[in-house]
Amino acid sequence: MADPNGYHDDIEDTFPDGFGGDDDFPGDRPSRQGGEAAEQAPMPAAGPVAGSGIAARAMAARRGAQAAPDYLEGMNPEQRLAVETLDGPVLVLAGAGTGKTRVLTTRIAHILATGSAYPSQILAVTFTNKAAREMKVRIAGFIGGDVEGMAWLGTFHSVCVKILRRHAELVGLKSGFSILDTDDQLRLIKQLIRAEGLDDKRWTPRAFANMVDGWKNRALTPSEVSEAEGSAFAGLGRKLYADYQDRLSILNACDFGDLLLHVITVFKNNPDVLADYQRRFRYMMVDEYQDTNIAQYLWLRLLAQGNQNVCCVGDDDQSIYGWRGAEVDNILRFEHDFKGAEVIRLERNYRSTSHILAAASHLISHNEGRLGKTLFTDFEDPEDVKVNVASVWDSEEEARSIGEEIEALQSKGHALNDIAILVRASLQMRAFEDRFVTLGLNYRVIGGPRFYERMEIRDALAYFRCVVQPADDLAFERIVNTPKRGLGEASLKLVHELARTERIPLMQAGFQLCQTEELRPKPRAALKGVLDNVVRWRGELENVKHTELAEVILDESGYTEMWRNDRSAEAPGRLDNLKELIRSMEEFESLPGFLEHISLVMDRDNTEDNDAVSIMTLHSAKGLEFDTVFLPGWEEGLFPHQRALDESGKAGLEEERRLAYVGVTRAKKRATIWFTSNRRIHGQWQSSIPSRFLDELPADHVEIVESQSNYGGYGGGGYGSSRFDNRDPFQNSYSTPGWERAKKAKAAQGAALGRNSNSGGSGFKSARQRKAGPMTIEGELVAKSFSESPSSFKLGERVFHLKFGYGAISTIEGNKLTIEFEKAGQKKVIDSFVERP
DNA sequence: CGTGCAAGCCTTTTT
DNA sequence: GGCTTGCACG
Repeated sequence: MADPNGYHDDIEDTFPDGFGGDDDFPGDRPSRQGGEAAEQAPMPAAGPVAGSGIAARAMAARRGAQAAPDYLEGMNPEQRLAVETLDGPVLVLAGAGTGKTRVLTTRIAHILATGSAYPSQILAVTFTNKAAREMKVRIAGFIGGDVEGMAWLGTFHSVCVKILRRHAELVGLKSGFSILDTDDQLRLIKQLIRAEGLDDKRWTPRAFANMVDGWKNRALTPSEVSEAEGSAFAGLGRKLYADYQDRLSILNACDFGDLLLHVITVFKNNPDVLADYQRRFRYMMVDEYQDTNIAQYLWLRLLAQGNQNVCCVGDDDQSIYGWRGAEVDNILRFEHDFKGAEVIRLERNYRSTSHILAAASHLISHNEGRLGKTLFTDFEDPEDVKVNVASVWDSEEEARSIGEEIEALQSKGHALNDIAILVRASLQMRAFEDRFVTLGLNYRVIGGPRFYERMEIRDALAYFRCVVQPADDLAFERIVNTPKRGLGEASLKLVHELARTERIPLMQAGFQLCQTEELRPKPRAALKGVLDNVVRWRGELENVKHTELAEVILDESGYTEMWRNDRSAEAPGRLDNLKELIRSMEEFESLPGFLEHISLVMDRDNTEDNDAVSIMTLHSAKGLEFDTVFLPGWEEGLFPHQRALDESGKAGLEEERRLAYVGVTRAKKRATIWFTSNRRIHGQWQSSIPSRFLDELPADHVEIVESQSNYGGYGGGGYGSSRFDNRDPFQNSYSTPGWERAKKAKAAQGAALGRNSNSGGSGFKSARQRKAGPMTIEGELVAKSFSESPSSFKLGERVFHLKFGYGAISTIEGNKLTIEFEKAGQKKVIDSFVERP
């Protein structure tokens, strides 16, 4: 960025538009003074020069002259190849736990150490902020703490914002454009849909947003959307898309998809701009390449067409974002589009025990269409722990049992930080949270309800946005009547109409309206009051420290007071959150800088470093590792998720399987998979069938265990070890083939432990043998959800319930019975919990 | 114009 | 089950 130091002149020729000093535009974090000196360090003589000459020779000379530098120490040959093959396209197929991040960061260190490029000439993109952060930390470890010079290390989106802020005018925006989050986006779309006279129930904003997202993921502008696709959405798809883009441009705003799309447009229409970036980025790296969508691929290809020094690292087996437009095919296309690409496979796993690795490998081998890697490890666990599979009665017991196991680990001296619970869907998290709260077990939810998505935070931010961005209509709409100022629909409609006919921002329209008699005196005064405030605050932007100004804004607007007067239970928490918001602003230079940050990083840095169990989704677990991993909820319909199966069929199933693979491979030493027989979904109890993925685990590396906890909750606990016999009356709820399979397997394993051995044979083995055909069989099973099968009980029938005793059925809804119990009174129960006396 | 209650839908995953 | 949304009422 600002390159005030010596080498600046050397590269001036290479970057004619003066990349060196023009970085101070609004919104770009201006806070990097003094980070430049380090950039010079590796380059005592001339700066890097385009082409292969001097730098390459210098590099070769240096490499030949001395032994391998420390940072290459301990790398295996493949890793080393991936690090040292700097020139030309490189594709690194890196299996789980094979040191992918290490290769990437070491590669950057290598580029810097060999003087092949300055930090500012390296483009390194990741998908998540977390990954970017981690990379920065690790590079800092190599180059001595200063990564500020790595200006182009970040997520695709943050890199794009940086580029787009410079060239906004080339796509009809102004540099200070705002970035809409999903919430704003949906509200805007809703307005458009209604403006077309469509019913927003039938044609939901979300559906439209998804459709537009899909187009943007494929880098399609409204005019490029095909006739067929564009006529989706009541025939108005393409028109609405065009209207939407038009509105965004009036608002001087982008959505997430635009960040990439606009940059691609800039590159395509302005070869000179593209050429500058092609020269600037001497080396390009992409992490999690299997997750790139078409737009990202095009973006990368445009940039890489220059010097072809592009290195992509990915694992087709960990592609889990297909639903969001990721194209695994990008990996296959790589060799095709980048001729002469070096393909390097990393197959030595440094993370997991051989049992865990074998289980994961066997599972993923059920997928077709893989590039195919064979992971191996030398790591034999001295404790020889197999992957455990445990079954429990319901999700509450699941949480209880896992809680107990964690406490047991804790008492054996394991750190909670080394333990994670990885769920398929976030709705599973609550059970664990509830349980851990009662246990007093420290936990942290990663990717849970986001701080910046809380109502009070979004309101506060909307105030700030109004101050910073006079054209931010969506922010204005949000705060104009919050707290209540007596500005209702009727008054605001006038403002809207004026804004639309004049094509001016709402706030401007508001001012104009205040100067007329259009509004009655009361609302007019209220409106004028807000607007005057906003203008006054805007005037203070330059004079007052941003954190103070923020406080002033929340104070004078009456927003804090609103919550102080609120007697609800959440109010104090919300006030705390507002304080926290102000506090987190301190790290930033200015209000605009802060807003930029949070529009890209919707997550607060989780800096709490206390010991806690991590609870997160499988998706957000990618890239992480833990000693012990709990994988609850392996049931058909939940995992694999029904929706994935419905919407994407076999491809969806394979993606789910990859998700399972990701989950298992997060574990270093211990992995326990859980499934329940009953799960409550949307308040409905449903019987569940063990996931087909359980059958795809290799029997030799898996151990079926029984949960150590009681089956409390229903019968009051204490069934003891003979619980299976007790359940025989409920045979109907278990007699699904899915359960039989698991039960058989359990029996087979349990026999050795002296447990019930009612039926011999190994369910696991036979399941694997019919590998060719099980999909359809199980597919039917899934379809036959238990909630739909009517109860076999009849109205008025006398039944027995373990906990409530005898009673008569008064109503039947599906499998839900209302029973008038003789002693316990009226209760709603699931039919499988009662039996005929 | 604000409040209170019934209705419906759902979040699978993220920048 | 819980949350947001829509509608009816004061």
